[in-house]
Amino acid sequence: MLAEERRFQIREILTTQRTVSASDLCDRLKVTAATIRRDLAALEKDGVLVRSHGGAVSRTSSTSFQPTYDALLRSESEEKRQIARVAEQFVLDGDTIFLEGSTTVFELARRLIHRNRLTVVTNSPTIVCELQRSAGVSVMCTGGDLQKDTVYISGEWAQRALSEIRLDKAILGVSAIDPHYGVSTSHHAEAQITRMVSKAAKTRIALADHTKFGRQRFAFVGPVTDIDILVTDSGTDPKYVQELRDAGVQVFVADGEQAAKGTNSRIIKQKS
Amino acid sequence: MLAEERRFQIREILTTQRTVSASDLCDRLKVTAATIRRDLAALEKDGVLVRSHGGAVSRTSSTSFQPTYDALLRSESEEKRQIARVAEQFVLDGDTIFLEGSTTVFELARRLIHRNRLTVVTNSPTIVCELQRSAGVSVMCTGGDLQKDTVYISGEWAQRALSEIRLDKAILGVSAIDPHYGVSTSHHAEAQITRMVSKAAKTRIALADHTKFGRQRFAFVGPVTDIDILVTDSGTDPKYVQELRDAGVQVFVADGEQAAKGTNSRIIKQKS
DNA sequence: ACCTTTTTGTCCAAGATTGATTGATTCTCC
DNA sequence: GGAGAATCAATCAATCTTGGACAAAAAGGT
Repeated sequence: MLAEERRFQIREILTTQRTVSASDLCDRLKVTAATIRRDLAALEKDGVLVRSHGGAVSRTSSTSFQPTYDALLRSESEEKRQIARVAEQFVLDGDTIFLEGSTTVFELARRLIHRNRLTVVTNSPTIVCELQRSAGVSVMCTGGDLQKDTVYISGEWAQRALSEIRLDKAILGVSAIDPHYGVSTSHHAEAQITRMVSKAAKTRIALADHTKFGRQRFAFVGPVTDIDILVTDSGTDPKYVQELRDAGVQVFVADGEQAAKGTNSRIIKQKS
Repeated sequence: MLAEERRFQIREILTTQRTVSASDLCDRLKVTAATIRRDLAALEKDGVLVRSHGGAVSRTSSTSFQPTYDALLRSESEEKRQIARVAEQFVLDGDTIFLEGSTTVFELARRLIHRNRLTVVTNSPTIVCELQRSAGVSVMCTGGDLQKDTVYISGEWAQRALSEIRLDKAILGVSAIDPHYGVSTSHHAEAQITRMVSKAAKTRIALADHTKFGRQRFAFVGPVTDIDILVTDSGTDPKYVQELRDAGVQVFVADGEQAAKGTNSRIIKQKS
């Protein structure tokens, strides 16, 4: 193996792990500790990592994403991955879609890396960074002001950009949904963006895990009937699911098996 | 076999493999190591690959999942950090600045995280993600199309955004600078963005490590006299430094000590 | 057929990488 | 705070790689 390749693999490991032990690297890369130490020294010099006794620690993001640790943690949940798995099946090659900044949607974004002929418009810098690694997905970013607490770009530039485009599908991360009150969010600016995206898209697909149901937030986005398809996880109260279906929303509940199988026959059947 | 055909095959191999060892190529193409070395040298000159001890690494991100090796290769070196350290001292609290997408500028961005009352406009999603963690820096992102090989957003949305703003300082990452030819870059879209940013800023600060000097790239950006301040590292040929100073550019050479001390007295003295 | 240019193969000294060894340093557990 | 284990930096030898020089071979032009 080339020395370059070996060092590259160390970097790859560090994008998923944050820390590695030297002995672990010896095993995985089949070289002696001396070589590993030299590699780590070189990578430290390049600013990729910081060495510590017995191994090394990744030096923040630079290469891959790495949102705030907070956001990273919240995105780790199994439910969100299952939702993303189901939602992925609605995205077809050749589509032009909008991905709204939200942790659940981010999970979906990373699943789209291997797609071809996909055009993604997003207002999330994290999603942009993630999809930068993809060769088959072309990415556009709405401009605007960065909201610090969420990972969200809004503002006048974003609005103007959105007023000029039409989308096949809008994938929206919902932060509060109540069958009667509708969809709401904490920030007025976010609500505005969501409304514009909804208007520009032929199909609106909302992703919401079970914690988002029955809640109401500061800024009203729109009634639930604005949503065409909603994907949630199996932790959601069936009462909410039924109420939404009664309102005409197609609801998909992602459980482990369904997502694992990944066949979309069932979904297509439900859709018709 | 024609040399052309052999080199084509090397490229083909690299679209599926990311790395090849020289000895492997000898076997597969039935030529001696000397020939392979010459081929690799030629392909490196063409920018197809990057040589490394014992073989070569692909530079194009043709396989769909290529963790942008290009970006990794040009990763942060000690020189870039030193340049960033010096450049940081030109950014004052309260400024409104533009940070252009480039690895050197990225190093500067991460140093600005702890600033207060700073407004940053950028076209780099990586910089947005990095500064998202900062409480005291407000961030705006120009929209537009994501350039995959560089980490750069350009296009119509970006241009329109830039036409509407005025900046105290523009921090530009320079990819090629020649005292006579001026500043140039590989992508036409990048050059356009850089020109617009330069126009919108009161002061233009360029960051360029020693590898960028004496080079000319595809798209012309502007003459060196468009630059007010240039920061480089101590590896730069003094001839270039002198020529730029003669042209009226304030040049600062970042060496280890100066950057380590971090006192800006010396710089302020030079400025006056 | 002859000369020129380019490409390829061979040889060799200089340089780079790796694994092993040594003694010093640091961590962990008691 | 101390004993034992692990890890570290520094060094050396073995091996592989590199780049330059030069000659042989191939290709191209007259």
